[in-house]
Amino acid sequence: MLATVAPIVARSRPLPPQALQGTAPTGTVPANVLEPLRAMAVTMRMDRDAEIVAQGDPAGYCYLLMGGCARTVKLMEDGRRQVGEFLLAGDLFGWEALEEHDFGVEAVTDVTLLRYPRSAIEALADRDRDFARKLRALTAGQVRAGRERVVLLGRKTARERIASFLIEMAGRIRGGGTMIGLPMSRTDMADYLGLTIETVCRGLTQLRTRGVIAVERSKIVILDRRALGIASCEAVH
Amino acid sequence: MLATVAPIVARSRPLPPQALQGTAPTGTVPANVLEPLRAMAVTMRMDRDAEIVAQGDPAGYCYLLMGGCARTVKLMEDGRRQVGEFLLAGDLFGWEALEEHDFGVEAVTDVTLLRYPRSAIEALADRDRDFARKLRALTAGQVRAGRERVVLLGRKTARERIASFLIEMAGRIRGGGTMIGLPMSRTDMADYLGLTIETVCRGLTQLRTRGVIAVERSKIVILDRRALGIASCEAVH
DNA sequence: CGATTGGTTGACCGAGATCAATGGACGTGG
DNA sequence: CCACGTCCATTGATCTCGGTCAACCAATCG
Repeated sequence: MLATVAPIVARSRPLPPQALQGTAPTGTVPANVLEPLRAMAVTMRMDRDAEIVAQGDPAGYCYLLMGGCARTVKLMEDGRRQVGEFLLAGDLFGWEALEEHDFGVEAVTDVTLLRYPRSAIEALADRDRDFARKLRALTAGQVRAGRERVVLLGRKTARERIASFLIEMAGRIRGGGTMIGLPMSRTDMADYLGLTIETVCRGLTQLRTRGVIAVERSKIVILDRRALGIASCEAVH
Repeated sequence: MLATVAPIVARSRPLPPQALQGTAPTGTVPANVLEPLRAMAVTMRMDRDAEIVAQGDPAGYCYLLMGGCARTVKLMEDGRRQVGEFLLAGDLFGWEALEEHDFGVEAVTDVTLLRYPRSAIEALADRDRDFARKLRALTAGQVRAGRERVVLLGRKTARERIASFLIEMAGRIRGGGTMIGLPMSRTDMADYLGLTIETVCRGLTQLRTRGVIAVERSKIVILDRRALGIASCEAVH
């Protein structure tokens, strides 16, 4: 319900093009695919931990992340939490909703995003063949990513999940070399990987003591990419 | 590679319309959405346990299940197996592939399916607005189902997974009332739920001794739908 | 500087995996 | 028609990975 925070800034216009960089595999919008809808978009800036979409919100809009990081979350009534995915710049969320958003979206860092009416996306897909094609490619990628996550959560051990996560993030966070600045907390990582925070810590520690990575708070350096790949069961891919 | 079995029968034509019934949530093709492509389709009949698509096969075709049940599987090199989804009549597989199919597909029972060139699907989506719309709805459903699976595998207990599975199958297998004729083995169930076969057995036994279900080999009767919902954490939906 | 928050480590416990045996349904051949 | 073998489901015994509970530490913030 966009309650506490959520200052909607203004109709969009400029915004530097490099804001669309970053990420890769998930639901990344190739370039300025949504450019034709710029006029329909509302730019939003949200503070860290703000709720962008509440689980169960009527699904009138979808969201394109321009900068920062967000998480999609499902909360079970007994408090168990599952992070569905992390959204980075260029990622689109919510166009596939039915009546309501089945996951909430929360800002992991301060974020900038564009909000589009879902109906506009659908209408554009109807009249713009090229856009429709890109949208199909986009969701096909989401389906594939979802399957990969099913394997991770269904069959991989805690260590393998953590190693896989680091590899995924190293690929998505463009920012030079082997250093990854993880935007999310250990709790978020744990809820993404179906683990507890303690297990995530221990897994990172183990990788560190084995010389595979260096850890300093949220900065992680991959020292031995090959070993990390082995630890993640990379051959599965 | 369609190696051992896989007798491709003939160009398609008739086939009773009720063959398209069944299932509901996943990637079900609403009705005869692919009807315009009938001429491009090849009908295949495969025996139980035949490999329809091998993991890693070049992704030239996609498949519409007409009858029977199939499973999508990912095999890790150390033998761990994950079933991605069960396909029932009306379910479409493979149009979202990239270069290769990242999951294999195997027949759970004897199956009948139609094979379409992926390029034909793409071309039809390009020229037929209505089909494109249905294809989007279809994949949106797949994305949502994938997320539900992530919650199941990431946060639910063994008992909850099993109860959720029974509810899912009760909804998908149209066949009158509360009796479910599960087409798949306990092993398949376990690999779908990220469990072992023993845990699946014990979970079913527990539900049985509590009077929630009756079990007789692959026939399962839901005696107390409400209790089953509670056991599955249904409120999450 | 305390106080709060998030990360790390240790001790212990339990859900589910592993190992092993048994049972029941079905198919084949005598 | 029955004996036997195979396959699969079920149940029991034990082990282990990861969860739980708890303490501690380091960074950030008033």
